[in-house]
Amino acid sequence: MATMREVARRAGVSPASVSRHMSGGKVGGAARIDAAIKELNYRPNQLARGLRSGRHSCVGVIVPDITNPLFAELVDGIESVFAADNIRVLLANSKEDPVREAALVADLASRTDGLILIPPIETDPVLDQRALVGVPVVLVDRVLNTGANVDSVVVDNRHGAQLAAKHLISLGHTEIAVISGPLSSFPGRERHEAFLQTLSDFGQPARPEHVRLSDFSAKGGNKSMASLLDEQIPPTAVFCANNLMTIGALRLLKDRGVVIPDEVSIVGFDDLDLSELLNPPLTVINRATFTLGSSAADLLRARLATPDREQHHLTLPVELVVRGSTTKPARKPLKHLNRNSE
Amino acid sequence: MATMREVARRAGVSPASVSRHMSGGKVGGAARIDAAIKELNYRPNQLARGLRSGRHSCVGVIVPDITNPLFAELVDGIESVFAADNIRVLLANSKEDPVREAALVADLASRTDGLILIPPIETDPVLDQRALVGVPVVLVDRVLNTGANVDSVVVDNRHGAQLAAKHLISLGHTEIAVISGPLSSFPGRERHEAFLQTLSDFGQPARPEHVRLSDFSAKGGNKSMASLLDEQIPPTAVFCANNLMTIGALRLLKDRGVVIPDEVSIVGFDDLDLSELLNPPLTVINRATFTLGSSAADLLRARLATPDREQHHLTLPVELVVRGSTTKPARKPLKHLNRNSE
DNA sequence: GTGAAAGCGCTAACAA
DNA sequence: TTGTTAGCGCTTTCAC
Repeated sequence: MATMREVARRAGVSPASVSRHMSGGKVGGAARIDAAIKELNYRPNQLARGLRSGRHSCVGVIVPDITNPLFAELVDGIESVFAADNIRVLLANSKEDPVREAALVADLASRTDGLILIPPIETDPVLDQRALVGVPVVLVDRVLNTGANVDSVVVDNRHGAQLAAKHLISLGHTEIAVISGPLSSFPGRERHEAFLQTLSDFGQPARPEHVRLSDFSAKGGNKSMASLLDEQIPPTAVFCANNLMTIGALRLLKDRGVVIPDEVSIVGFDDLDLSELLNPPLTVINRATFTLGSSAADLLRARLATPDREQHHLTLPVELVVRGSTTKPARKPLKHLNRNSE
Repeated sequence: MATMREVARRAGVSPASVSRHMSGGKVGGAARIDAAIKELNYRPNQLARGLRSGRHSCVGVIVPDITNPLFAELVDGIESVFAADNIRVLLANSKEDPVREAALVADLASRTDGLILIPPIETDPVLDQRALVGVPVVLVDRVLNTGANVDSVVVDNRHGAQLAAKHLISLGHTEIAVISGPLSSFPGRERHEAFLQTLSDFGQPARPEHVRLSDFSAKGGNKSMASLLDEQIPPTAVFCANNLMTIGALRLLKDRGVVIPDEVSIVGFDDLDLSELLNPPLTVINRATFTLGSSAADLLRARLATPDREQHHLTLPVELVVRGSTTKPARKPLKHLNRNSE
């Protein structure tokens, strides 16, 4: 790789002039410098440039699972914002492991100008440590009031759960179940509490045996749905608190030959990729995932520009998208669904 | 941020000792150094470290579309391999734009130790330029024999197309259509040619009006399928040469109320995320996408270790996964599908 | 406007 | 083993 010195010598100017020219300054031998750059195929060493200027021109993004389409879209939103500034995205995968995440945070903190974190499901203590001193952080799907340089973006989980509950109640369901995520996670807790609260508010508190605490995974959704169907009184409607659990639940229903929505109505939280191709298409609580990402990026960008600005916590709206997976309940609770007790 | 000097002073040793200690060397005051590191919350400046050692500890990955689950899984494979070496992944999105890709390549080339490129659909001249002199590159889904430091991984596109064709023929279809990707792309060309060739080899060359050249997009697949149905003799089976076009085609069939597989059999190339939840589940040519990514990463890793090793070009296998979207053709070509001519 | 010179934080020779 | 020294390639004062 050619260095700036070589370019300077070839163009008959000083390295300083080349540097000035490259950062948009006015210099004399501009044409000759450009020529030299081209001839030598010169590209500035970002390491040196960064070391000198104190900027990495790079932000870190840690997701729990790259292959979750939700996170992919989030990353898309983030990347799009920073691409405009010529700031790159360092993407890392915590694989839902808090320990791994902690290591990644530590590593990325010294390679980037700031971090956008989508925390894994289990609570991790990283952020409370001094690991992040001085590194701007934006949290997605989680809020944290400690640390002056930690902003956050979440969606209105409570409202989403409320919409789901109201929708099912308004259809006339009385046997409504919920497959919740872990209460240790912010979205898990919020959706769980708000859903149950809403049912109570409408005078239809959920039966304890219709409440499942799961883990936001497809497998978890699958098992939870199985055990719900095996209840004495199976639910006529189920709210699945995230996309993966919804997928798991749908798989189980398909395996058991349960007809949606005739036998069981389903509302998911977060849209599925091919949602509208499913049979029936899925009723979901939807959020603007790309916007969630771009908002996080905007927050980080703003803090990069103004490190000592006050904390910002954004809450983005959600909406109910009614499609084919919800309908009125059948006359009575469908006892026959309980295959095991036949 | 604390620097190594400060750590050294606090631990009562020289910076060199701290450096040695941090890279696993044996030193005396290890305990005191560790203590100082902790107290000062020291983290080495990767910029300085990289500048000095000449390594970025970072590879660049450019994908055409992050939100395509295929690429997400690919990135997962890549990230997993490099994570083991503590090498990070800089992810950029070319958004299918060759010009944008060229700019990204130039930028990433000066920020990373090597690049993994998934070229956009349209052919781009970037790689033939001197832009990449000295930067190791691994191409996915495309081969290029120029440039000694350019390796590649592809899947056996021809064999995949062949499997699809044979499958449909063996079911008894005689009116077989294909929605191909652009012939300017390697996978587009390979799949297209092999599919048509196989039909011919079995004495059933495709009708010209049953061949569509599209663009690997959902919209393209949608339009192509629409025009196929509008043909005088609509096909009884269609091969969609990639995942997005398959999605588009499925949408159209659903919109028009065409029953799969009774009225039209569908084979896709590359599995869809919720493929098995679709009704019917989709018959596809599948490849090990994660492995595709990890193989690309392995190639890059190997070249990073041995820059002057010879070029390697891998071809990974594909398989036919028969699910519910293909069956025997109805007695005759289904004229009634042609809604427009009714 | 231009060049000389210092130095960002680290690592790798070299000496001790 | 340890410390001293030089310098990776760039930007940015500072004089001119």
